[in-house]
Amino acid sequence: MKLTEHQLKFVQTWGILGNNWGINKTMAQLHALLLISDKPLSTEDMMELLQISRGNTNMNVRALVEWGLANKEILAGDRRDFYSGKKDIWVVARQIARQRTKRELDPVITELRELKRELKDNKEETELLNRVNDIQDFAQKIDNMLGKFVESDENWFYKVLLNLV
Amino acid sequence: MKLTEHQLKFVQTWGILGNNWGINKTMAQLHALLLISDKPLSTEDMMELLQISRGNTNMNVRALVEWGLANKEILAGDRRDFYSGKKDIWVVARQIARQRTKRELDPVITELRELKRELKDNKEETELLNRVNDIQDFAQKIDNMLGKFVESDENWFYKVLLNLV
DNA sequence: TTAAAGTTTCAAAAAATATTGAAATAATAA
DNA sequence: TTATTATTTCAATATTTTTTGAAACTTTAA
Repeated sequence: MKLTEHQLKFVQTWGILGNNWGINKTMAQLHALLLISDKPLSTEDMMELLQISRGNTNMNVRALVEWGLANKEILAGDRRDFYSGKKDIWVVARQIARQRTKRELDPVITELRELKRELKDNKEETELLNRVNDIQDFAQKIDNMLGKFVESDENWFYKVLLNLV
Repeated sequence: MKLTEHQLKFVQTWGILGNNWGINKTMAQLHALLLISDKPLSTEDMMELLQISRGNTNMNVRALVEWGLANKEILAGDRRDFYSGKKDIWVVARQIARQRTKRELDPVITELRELKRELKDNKEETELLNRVNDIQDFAQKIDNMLGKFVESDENWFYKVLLNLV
């Protein structure tokens, strides 16, 4: 099993993009692999194609499943686990938005809310309060927008996007 | 010069958020510091407040200026450089979107375009071509949307956002 | 059962990234 | 000028993150 020159290029490009956006290289490359494979892949397949260790493959492919970007598949008469990728790029984008919002944005919003509460009694630190208010307002809007995106079906968001661009 | 408990909390929270979104901890914390300071800060001030080295401070504060998130200021009668932060959170978000699009999204779009061109002559690798098409289409839309955001003044995007959420 | 095949875990090693600090460079007051 | 103060650079160091690989665990065919 071996990747064509073009497949390799795709996997690498996707790896770089993922890496820039908070997903580690292996996870992004595994995802790329599953995106362009027309059949589910075994751990062995993925190890061979990406030249990575078993542990690394296992950990990252399970992260993909946890993020909702891949599915575990059981093939009749085969005792290995196989994995397939979610192919619809809108579904993929929604899942990523969901995970990152939950993990990275929501905790910050909570912290800011708490900080604001603490600042309420305080007549000094005006600049801080102003900034916290601005950011809270902004973060809440982004969070709401991502929420809408996450809950939307493809067409809804697509339409809004088309109006935007 | 010393941060209050609340200011410290803000700086740390912003540091974590920035860190998750592709900005290193020092750069994000310096940014937080400039956001909540009502007067420009010198290198010395920032070193002391964040307990970091001169080199680190210099490199990261200059990165902030390069990203358009801070301004260098010359104060009459003082031979040190001072720095102030852009306070408007919409301006900040726009600048970050601009930089990251240019650095991270645009190169990927270029790569995909090239890959697609190479694949055109190729009747095999259908799955790959489909995926490249989907992603290209999606990435282009995101890129356009970010472009609109970057070029917009605050009110334009704000209004659209309000319609969205 | 039990042995073979597959999966998971995680401490140690490697790789990537960020930070320090001191020397080189630049800017300005005297 | 020249001395003083400030800024920049970057090799060395520290820290963080990722990856390996082998042992422990699980599943299933015989």
